[in-house]
Amino acid sequence: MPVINKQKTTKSTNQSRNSEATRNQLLDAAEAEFAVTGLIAARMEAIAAQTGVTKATIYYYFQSKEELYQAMLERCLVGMLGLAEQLQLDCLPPDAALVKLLATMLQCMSENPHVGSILCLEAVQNKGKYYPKQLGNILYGTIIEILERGMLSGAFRQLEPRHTAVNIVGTCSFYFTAQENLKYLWPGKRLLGKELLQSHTQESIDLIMAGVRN
Amino acid sequence: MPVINKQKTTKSTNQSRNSEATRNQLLDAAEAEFAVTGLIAARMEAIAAQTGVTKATIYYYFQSKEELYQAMLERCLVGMLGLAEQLQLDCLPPDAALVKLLATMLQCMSENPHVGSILCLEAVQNKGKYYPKQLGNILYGTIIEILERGMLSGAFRQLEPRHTAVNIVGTCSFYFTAQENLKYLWPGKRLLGKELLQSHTQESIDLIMAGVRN
DNA sequence: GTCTATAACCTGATAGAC
DNA sequence: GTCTATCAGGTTATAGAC
Repeated sequence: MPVINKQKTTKSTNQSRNSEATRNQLLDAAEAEFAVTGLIAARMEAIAAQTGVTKATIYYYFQSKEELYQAMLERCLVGMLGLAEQLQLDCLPPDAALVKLLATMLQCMSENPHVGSILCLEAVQNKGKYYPKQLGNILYGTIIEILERGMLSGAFRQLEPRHTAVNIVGTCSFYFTAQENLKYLWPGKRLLGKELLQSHTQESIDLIMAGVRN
Repeated sequence: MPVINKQKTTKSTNQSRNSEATRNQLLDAAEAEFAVTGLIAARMEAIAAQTGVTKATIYYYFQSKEELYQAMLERCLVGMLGLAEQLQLDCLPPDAALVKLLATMLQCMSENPHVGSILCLEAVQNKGKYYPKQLGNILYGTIIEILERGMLSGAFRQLEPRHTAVNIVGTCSFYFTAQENLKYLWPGKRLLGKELLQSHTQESIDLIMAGVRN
């Protein structure tokens, strides 16, 4: 069992070229690749090349393409979820809570445009097979809670919370997921540039808030 | 040149197994396949099998996988565009025009859920390379016109028409594109069933109309 | 028009050297 | 840990029979 020898605590540094870093770089490259192609069409060769290693190295860290995909998906969504908890939305009145959540979701999508594509591809290609429903329930649950609080307090009109939550997430993600089809609407401008991003954020929040308020 | 012999006009019927029908069946099967996998990951074998022919037959009708994809995409979007013109939205006041357009888009998406996935995959995978921008401009142009008319007449509040148009299309497509990720929100119910579809349509129209009205 | 057979290539995954 | 080399299987596309 020479494996034990490799993990001696006395020399935790210098495991050749740093195991943890390589693993993360592989997940970064996998995220970029899977976000464009989806699981089936992704090429292990491309992920390896972008990381600067060979295919065989990937299989040292992950058992299969499928496992790499699942690890990437989990890391990607766990980050998203940290948001909802950090925001402390329960302490805010429903109106302010929804504005804050919308702003955060839009910022999150703009900082990591992969996330929208990955979820979209997961739904379309894999029929949600690898989608962690628990994570989805937390995201939508947060929105639904705010909407129900708002209806009770009279701040929001009477609406069906689940359908409205879906429409809210849709509004927050479409601009980023479909950006390559939308770029013709703003010739010469960058959809993720400061100017367009700022006005899109404002317009989206205004539309949703006007849509739910009483 | 025995080819000429095969095309004699005296017997225009019975070209073995009807050329036009096979072509359309191939486009149907291609639509179903491309809508799930996208261009790269689609398998010609699968399209052939679903049509009941062999791969070689596809290459008799289409020069390449890419050409089949483009033909599928065009047929798919031209159908969408026929809608906007048939609706005669210019004759209606902006409020009624937008409601009618929303209802039509949502119905179109529910009758052919492929359309949302195909456009999404085209954006994400191919970066809009094959997306006919002309068609996109017409769809978004129609919405933008209604919004501008509404702002002038005072029916709608002051908003940025392009961003709002994008958000409207996003709202109309997300439920259908991401349905496989959303199904956990309604356990035991079919997202495309009559009940959920009807309430989703109503809620979406209400949200958007409340969002744009003055 | 549609088939069978095959060419030429690409991809996931493994074995074994270093 | 990372590499080279390789296998087995699958893919697009074409050639030629019927």
